[in-house]
Amino acid sequence: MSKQKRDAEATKAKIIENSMMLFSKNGFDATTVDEIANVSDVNKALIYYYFKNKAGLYEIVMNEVLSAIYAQVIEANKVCKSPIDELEAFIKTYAEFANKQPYFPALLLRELSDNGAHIPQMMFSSMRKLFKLLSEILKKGEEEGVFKNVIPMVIHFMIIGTVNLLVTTAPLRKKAAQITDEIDTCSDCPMDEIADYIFEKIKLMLEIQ
Amino acid sequence: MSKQKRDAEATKAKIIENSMMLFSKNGFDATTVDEIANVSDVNKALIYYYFKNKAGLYEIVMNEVLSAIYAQVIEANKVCKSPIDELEAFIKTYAEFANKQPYFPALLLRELSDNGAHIPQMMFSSMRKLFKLLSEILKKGEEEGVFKNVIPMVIHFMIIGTVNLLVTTAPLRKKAAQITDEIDTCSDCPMDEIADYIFEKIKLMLEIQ
Amino acid sequence: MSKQKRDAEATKAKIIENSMMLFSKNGFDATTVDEIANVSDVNKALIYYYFKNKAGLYEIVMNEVLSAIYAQVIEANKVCKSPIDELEAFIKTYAEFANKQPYFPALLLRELSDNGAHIPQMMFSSMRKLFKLLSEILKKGEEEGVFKNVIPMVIHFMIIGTVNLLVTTAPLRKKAAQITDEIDTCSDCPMDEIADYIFEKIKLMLEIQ
Amino acid sequence: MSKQKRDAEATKAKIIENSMMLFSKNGFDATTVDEIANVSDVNKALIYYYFKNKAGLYEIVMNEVLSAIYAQVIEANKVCKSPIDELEAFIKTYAEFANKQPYFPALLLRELSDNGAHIPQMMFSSMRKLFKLLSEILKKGEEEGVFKNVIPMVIHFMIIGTVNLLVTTAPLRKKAAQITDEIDTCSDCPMDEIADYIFEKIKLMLEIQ
DNA sequence: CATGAATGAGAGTTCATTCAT
DNA sequence: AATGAATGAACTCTCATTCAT
Repeated sequence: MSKQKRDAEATKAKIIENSMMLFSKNGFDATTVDEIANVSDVNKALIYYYFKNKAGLYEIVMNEVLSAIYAQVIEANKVCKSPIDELEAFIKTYAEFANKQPYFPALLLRELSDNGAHIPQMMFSSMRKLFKLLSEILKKGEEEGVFKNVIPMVIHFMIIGTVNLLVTTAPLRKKAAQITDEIDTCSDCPMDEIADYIFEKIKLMLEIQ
Repeated sequence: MSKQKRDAEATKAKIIENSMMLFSKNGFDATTVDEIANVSDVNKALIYYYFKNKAGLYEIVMNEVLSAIYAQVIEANKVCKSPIDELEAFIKTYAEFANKQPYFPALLLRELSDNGAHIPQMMFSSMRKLFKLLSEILKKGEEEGVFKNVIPMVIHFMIIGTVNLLVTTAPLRKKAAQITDEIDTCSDCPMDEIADYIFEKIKLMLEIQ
Repeated sequence: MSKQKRDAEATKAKIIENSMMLFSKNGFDATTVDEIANVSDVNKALIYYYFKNKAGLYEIVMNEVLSAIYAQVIEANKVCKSPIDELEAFIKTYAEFANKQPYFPALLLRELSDNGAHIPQMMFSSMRKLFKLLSEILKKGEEEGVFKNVIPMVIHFMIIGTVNLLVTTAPLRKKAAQITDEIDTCSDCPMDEIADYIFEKIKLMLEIQ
Repeated sequence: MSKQKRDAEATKAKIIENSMMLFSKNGFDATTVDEIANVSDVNKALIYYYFKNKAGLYEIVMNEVLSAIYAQVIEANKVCKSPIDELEAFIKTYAEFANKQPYFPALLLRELSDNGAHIPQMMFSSMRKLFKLLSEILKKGEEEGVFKNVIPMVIHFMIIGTVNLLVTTAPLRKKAAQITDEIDTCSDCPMDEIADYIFEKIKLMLEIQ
């Protein structure tokens, strides 16, 4: 009945959450299990008690986060009535998620840069599901004559890449803005406006009249 | 004497080149000085003799590569006559470079995900120069009334992000294509055609009639 | 209540049996309490509930096994009529036991190699009782003029050492035989024939006409 | 020119020697690399610089010791004129070696008990060479009609087993003698006399008139 | 009687870095 | 200019053991 201690699920969740934060901030290699243990206020061995090893923990973390974003995007997709609606929902939901879980974009970029060194099979499931959804939206739009000249893979990376870079570089850009205002690094734009802008641009790109 | 200097320079260059390859392939943390020494066929201590330390070597490598791309883009820019020309040259030169030095995009993405953990001041010089160039192209275009509704930072990340992701994920996408052809991951598109496509799309996006 | 006691005894016995197997197969250090718990299908903490600790469990295991062999040898000894008979029974019973509990010889050799690191007092009781029995057989034989020139300790080690080595090396010798038949490693001799042979040889050695 | 420091060969030899001592005294598992490093007065990492890992070091140690004994036995064998001479040399040289390198018998017994867990291929070379030599001696003797009814493997283990057990249990037996003199554990017999005794007994066993 | 949760201490291994020549 | 020898600090992971229920 004691609440905080000896609650396996809570402890596990705490470890996962802190891992997510640290992995995202520092990457897989630069995150130590000691660090995770300290931040999570548990003994290091407990991490190995619950998770196979560091890589296993990482995999679970990635799974968690990729599933979450997919679920959110799918949810938003349900209420849409047209491919254009769906595209808008896709972009804005993704951007919102990335912005709220600001470590996620870094994690994803890093993992993609690595050819999925740490979680090979992951890139072949959760991530692909997201791409598949966009592909279908675009295909449907093309069939309905509302989108033209679509290469889904490129459009997908255009959305994902832009959003992720904007999120991960946010602190960097803020710092740059303090030093000089020579160039506008968009350091104050709120994410929802940017998402709006991206959506408008992608629409133009898809030759919607 | 001049002989030795020549050799020293050659040795140094060899070390830098191999470092670039390894850092790009495996990231900063996962690359060991031992590895660099072995591949470069020099003694490990020599690396410390020539370079301050691992981070210093990394910085030089990044400098080298970022300077190279900037030089190449600037070079291509010189012969352009209009902002549209310049935009085309920017995109295609960048894409070509990224494609020829396929490790570079991974390096860059990783570094950006890191907030430039390993090379703070770098992100405030070479990289910004590239962005500044694009900004000016876009501003000029806007002034001439040929581009509309431009947020340079977003457009920049759209180009950079898309190209980089396409290059870094190339092996991943190839592997995926072998497993299933359910979705087209664009695994066979040559980079120059993709660059063309991106350029066309960006043009549409900038509302060029 | 008696039900539970039964179960408890059964569980304890199961733990001991599996420990014996594992300690013998892998030695004290290479056997983990987790392993014992898994194989025995009990919770690890239960082992600490029943036994003081790993060393305590080991001691009990050794006690059990050494008592068993001593009991068996003594039993066989009872029906003998002459020192020669007794010697034969000693050798054959020991060999039979070692062969049926093939992990025991490894355990014993290891423990002897260790100066009884894990069970000091054990080597000073059970094991010595066995030696004492042989000593008495040999002394009686000498007194009756049927054995000559006996140093019991050496004879004891000759029997024990030979049998134990033959048993523990059995798998090794089998493997060797598969690779080459250059030398005969006796890989197919049944233990009872070997025991016979050893007995005959020891007889000759003791100058029995 | 500086003698003690930075002399790779000396350092390596020191590590090997200390390892041999510790592995023999405590076995593979119970010996830590830290311990070896401390005793050898070197940094732990240096051990990994010279040897692949703990197992690799162990293998080299075993190789060293097995080669040494084989060399010594072969040397002694050269000057022998008859199978009986050869047998005597074999037993006495082996006993002498075991006695002078008192850790070796423990090492060997342990390794044999382990089925060569740590050095599989070793048991198939150095150790077999020794056995092969004895086999040939015995076969020759049998052909010349001087030995009768020989099973080399058993005779080999009789010699090896007895000598090894006598050496490894020496401290144990000494301690036992201090407590009680009820039974003679041969705690004061010098090894050369024991070797003599064993040789005499083995001769009888081989039915030499 | 029995268990899942949790820990502390330590083991093997790696690696950036420096020393001595 | 160049190298093999050597180190210290850290990291991943394991394991005997105990706690709380």
